[in-house]
Amino acid sequence: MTEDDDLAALCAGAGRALAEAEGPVLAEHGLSMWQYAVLATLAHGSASSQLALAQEIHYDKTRLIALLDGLVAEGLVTRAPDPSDRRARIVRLTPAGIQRHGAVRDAIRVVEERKLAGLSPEVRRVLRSALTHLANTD
Amino acid sequence: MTEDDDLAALCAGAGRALAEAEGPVLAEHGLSMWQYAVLATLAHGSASSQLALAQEIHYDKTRLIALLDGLVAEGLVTRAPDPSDRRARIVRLTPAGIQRHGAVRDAIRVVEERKLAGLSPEVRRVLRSALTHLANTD
DNA sequence: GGAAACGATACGCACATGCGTATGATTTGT
DNA sequence: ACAAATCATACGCATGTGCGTATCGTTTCC
Repeated sequence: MTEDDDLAALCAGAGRALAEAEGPVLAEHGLSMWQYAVLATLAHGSASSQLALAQEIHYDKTRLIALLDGLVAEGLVTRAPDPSDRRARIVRLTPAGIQRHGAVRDAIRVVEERKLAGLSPEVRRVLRSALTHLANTD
Repeated sequence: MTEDDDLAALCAGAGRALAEAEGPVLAEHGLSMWQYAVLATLAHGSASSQLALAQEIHYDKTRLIALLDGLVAEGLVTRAPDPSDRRARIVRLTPAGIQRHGAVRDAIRVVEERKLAGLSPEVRRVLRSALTHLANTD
């Protein structure tokens, strides 16, 4: 796959390589890829309700419940009733969750740095920008 | 996910967006993503044996059999005994397979072109190059 | 020439995934 | 006030996926 495949194949290849590299790091910190996705999304602060959270990380909403249960059991997040809409629960990182996310994020950055070795800062910037464009274009 | 997520998340997002865009095109041509991956790999000529083919597209080798069965039934590929190793079967594109692959590849390029709209040729080149680097760096 | 490795194939298992559906509590529209 | 929509949650199902394992024919190595 060194050649001019379609972009989807290239993205899949790069994504798989990165996921494989990051997998052991996540495992060391006792998190699954999906659990980390939840922590990262919460840390960023964009999603509040569980439905929004599921959509943001593209995870099945019926399975998010068990995923959150696990994170709650580990004391990384809390599920509090939303005062303005008592149907909804607000999911929030606990201090422990913030700390755990920070540690894992840093460890992941080290791995990424290793994978990116040889690419100039300018290339990295273009890469991120182009990927973001692809992900958000209709 | 417009921000500085980890690269894996960015690749996943871009890959998913591309796959979603390409899905309908593949469906129109009566091919699944995996079937297209087989055709593309064979068209490129890199893999010959079924085991190598499975590894190249990262598909389960025990499921590749049924996948190939479908393609053979449609007359797109053939499974011929390898004269130099009678354990192995050489999988080859038929003329119909070559034609079908070409048609789908062209249709996919149109879709990619639409997704890439707004990115300069230079950016596209850097993107492909960087993704290839990521996919092939250990 | 016999043992070990190998390729294709088959089968089963555990698990993940996506989808539909249901229900209870709550909000919203009229 | 009543109907419809919404959110979290639960359950089940069909399918996809990876993994181990077995068999059969064939090749390789000693």
